[in-house]
Amino acid sequence: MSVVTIKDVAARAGVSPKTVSRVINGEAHVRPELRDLVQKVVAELDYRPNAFARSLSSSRSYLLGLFIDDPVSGYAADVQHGALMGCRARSYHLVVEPVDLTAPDWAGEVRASIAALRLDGAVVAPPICDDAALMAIFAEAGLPTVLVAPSIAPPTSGTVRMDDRRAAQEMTDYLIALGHRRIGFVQGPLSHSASARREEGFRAAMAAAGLAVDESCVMRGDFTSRSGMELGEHLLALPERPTAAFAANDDMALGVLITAMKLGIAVPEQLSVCGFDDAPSSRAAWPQLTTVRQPKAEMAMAAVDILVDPEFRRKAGGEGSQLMLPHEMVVRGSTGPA
Amino acid sequence: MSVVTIKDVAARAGVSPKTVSRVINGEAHVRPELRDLVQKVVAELDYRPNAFARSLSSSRSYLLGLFIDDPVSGYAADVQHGALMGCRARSYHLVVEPVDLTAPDWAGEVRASIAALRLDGAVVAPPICDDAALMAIFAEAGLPTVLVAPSIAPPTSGTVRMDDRRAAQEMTDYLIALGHRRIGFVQGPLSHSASARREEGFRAAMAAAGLAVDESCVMRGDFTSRSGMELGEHLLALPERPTAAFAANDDMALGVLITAMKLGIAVPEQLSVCGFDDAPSSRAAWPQLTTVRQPKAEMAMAAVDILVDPEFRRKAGGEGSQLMLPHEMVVRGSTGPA
DNA sequence: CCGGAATCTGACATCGATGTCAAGCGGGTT
DNA sequence: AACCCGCTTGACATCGATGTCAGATTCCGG
Repeated sequence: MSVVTIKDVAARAGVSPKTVSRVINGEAHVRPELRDLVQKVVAELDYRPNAFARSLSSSRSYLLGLFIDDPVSGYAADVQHGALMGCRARSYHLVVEPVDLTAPDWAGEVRASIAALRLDGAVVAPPICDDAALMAIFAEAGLPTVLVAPSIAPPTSGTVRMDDRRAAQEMTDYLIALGHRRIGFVQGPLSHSASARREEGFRAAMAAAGLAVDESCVMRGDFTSRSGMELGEHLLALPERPTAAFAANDDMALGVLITAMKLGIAVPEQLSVCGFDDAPSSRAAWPQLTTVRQPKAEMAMAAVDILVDPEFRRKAGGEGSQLMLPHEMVVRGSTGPA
Repeated sequence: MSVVTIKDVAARAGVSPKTVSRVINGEAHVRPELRDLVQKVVAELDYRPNAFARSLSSSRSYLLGLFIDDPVSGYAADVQHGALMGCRARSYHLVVEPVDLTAPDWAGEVRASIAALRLDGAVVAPPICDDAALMAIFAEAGLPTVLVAPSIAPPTSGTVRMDDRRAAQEMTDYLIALGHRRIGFVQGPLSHSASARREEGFRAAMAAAGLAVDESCVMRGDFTSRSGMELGEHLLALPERPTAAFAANDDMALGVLITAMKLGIAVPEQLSVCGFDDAPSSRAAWPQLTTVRQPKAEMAMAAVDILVDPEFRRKAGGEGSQLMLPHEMVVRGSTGPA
């Protein structure tokens, strides 16, 4: 028997296992001297409660699931990182479950995970947090769920988001303040509703400044840098070339940047470019991209808090907590005066 | 009681729980009719064994740990993806544990995870798979461990790697075949031993072709794109400019690419550039980077197989399995004839 | 037709924790 | 003095599966 059990601790401290359990879980009603004694013995023996036994008897698993579409994307990595930090801070563990909505039996696999692991909660990342069928599975299983940056907010789940609209508005205000009047906008795919909100913000800022949006300067991409490059070619070939381009995500902004470079258009002297997300690639480019930092890790961490910490949840607004986290403009080299 | 237990199944099938357990775990010595009957009932009731109860009594956790330094990097994401796929295929689950070797009590946290979760095995990603102290913790805990792409191979662990040296050699051969004679090489940091092997391969290929390596064309970077840019400036300012640059990773290659673009040097017409890793960014650039695909996901998946599947392990060479997986050259737009 | 081996099957203990509940104890009330 | 109450503490059952072991059944050769 190499592992230390609660009985060992109890025996050595001269108390019952139950008392040790009380100390471990920070329950009330233990005399301070006993508490200290037990804690000392726990430290001495380097005792670690067996999570399985604990889960079995308490029907809490101390496990959260992170449900994610494409665990390879940089976005997912940030979300996961935040969730991990949140779990660690609260002695929970994180089980990552990839969900491929195009796989034949994805629903069965999700159900299997939930049932086998008795998860205490689920953090769901975009874009699958917008899938109704998936949400139905969680609801049916009675699994507390928090969505990260969803486009819609089902009443059964908590959500943690940022204000895409306002962020885009701020970015546009910034471009206008730099003296730009003719600003191109590269939209994201229709399926991605946050990108629609970014466009709203752009248009709102333009309107507020009394500037007309030239619709020939607004084009739809698909979030890839390739689409940014192609649209950039159109944009920069326009008879009246815009002096700034705002893309709904960083990859597309990068595409525009590359095209500008190929065409010999100096950034930011002749063209300002900005993106959205603060993806890692926005820093690898030259000049580095001005963008909006999306608090991905922070959102995931808050999601964990909502799931795990009743008090936090109460503060955040009860069961269907709707939390909005602040974003941040990141001004780097790709934008300058008109 | 909404969840189905093994007793429910047993009752409905008219057998003992133990027999159900036998069927579930595919043990021998169950009459075929009974087996079929039980399986039918399991399907009907949609019974899922409780992983905790199972772990508690069998002292297997059906859980693997993925120990990783920086869960945000693209490299980590690929490794994780592979591990996840491997686990899924074998009905294991994956717990991701970030390890920050600079944190004050990282060792304690690792120990806590191992003890609490009773992990069945550990997959360790670079660069922390080269940390002796960490490996010692695993050894001490008796935890079967497989390292992904380590630079050294401790006898107590399995390893899954690729042949960095040979891959670099092939890439260099390719450049030589394109007619390049003067080739710059951007080394990785000293701490990263795989990068040393890449340099060996480069030199071996040059030597085999009877070409001298001009040491002024060999410089050391730190794997960031910024260092690639800076070294690129030196490289391209050389009196006798090389016609090709080979960087030990993609980010640095990207830096060289950007510098070339800034200096108005056409790629690949005037300069061929190639990297190593097939990082996501290698595709976002323009022209897209010629590189070596490192089978990151495959390595992780094989690591899981080694841990979980005794048969696979036997085939791969027993306890200290040393598996070498094939790489692949990815020729894209950044390389061309000299 | 018998003995022994091989094959099935289930009763029961067990894994390591927590939930329940009741008993012990001291202090304040009437 | 009797009583009630709240704080402490531990005995015991329990969570849901698997390990052990022994009893029951079948199979086979002699």
